[in-house]
Amino acid sequence: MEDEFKKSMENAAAQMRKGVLEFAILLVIAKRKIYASEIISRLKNAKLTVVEGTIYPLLSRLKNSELLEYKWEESKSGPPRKYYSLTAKGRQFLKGCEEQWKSLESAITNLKK
Amino acid sequence: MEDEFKKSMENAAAQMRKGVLEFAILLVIAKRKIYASEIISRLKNAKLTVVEGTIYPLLSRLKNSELLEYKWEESKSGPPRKYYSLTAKGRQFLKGCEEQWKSLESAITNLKK
DNA sequence: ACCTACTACCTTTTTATGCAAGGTAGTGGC
DNA sequence: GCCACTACCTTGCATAAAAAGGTAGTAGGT
Repeated sequence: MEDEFKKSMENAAAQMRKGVLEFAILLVIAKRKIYASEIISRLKNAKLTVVEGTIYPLLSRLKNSELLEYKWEESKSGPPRKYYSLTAKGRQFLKGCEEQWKSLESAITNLKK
Repeated sequence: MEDEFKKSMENAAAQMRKGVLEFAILLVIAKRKIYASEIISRLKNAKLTVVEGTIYPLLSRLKNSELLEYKWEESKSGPPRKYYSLTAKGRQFLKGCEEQWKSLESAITNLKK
């Protein structure tokens, strides 16, 4: 199994992850208010690696679209944190994502048979 | 439901589709040899819209990575067609994609609960 | 009081790639 | 000989993920 193959494989995997990144982040935030670094480790646990350079611009985008809002909160140990939560619009958006996800799952299922 | 919201929603949907595009194309080709225009309509039926400007470069890339090969065949009505099929490497790659897909599905399931 | 370590935030630059639009060419019907 | 149709392919633009580097608040040790 040469290098090129592994590279392509890793790339394809990355592509798939990218596609659901936004959805995944919204899912995490939907459960409870949470700050960026925490989201990163939460997603890492779920085998969805995200790095800082990806998540900060993405959170800003979502906030600008008014899907998210945040509140600064102090930490017992370290600098203050931006806790994100969904707006009403965000919850609606998340619903849309869930539908899209279902539709994608069934599309793939159909293509297999 | 303003315009911006719809735009974001459509964008998120597009992102998800993108992520599985390569996988979907390989799935289609795996079933039988097929040519580009046919792939497009097959995917359209499965609610995965792809356009020419997307698929041709992608097929070339896959071919350069030796995951695909093709054979010219004449058509009864119209110009000749490039029929694509998977190489051995391509079949292996597809297996990898299927695993990745499963892992993504379970990641999302986990994030929900 | 200062240095180091740690956490958390954010920005800049590069690179990949999907898509819109436009272009070429073979076939067949009128 | 022209038009319509199918099929191939390329160019240029816009988006967005990721790598790398930067700022700043807190805490603990000496």
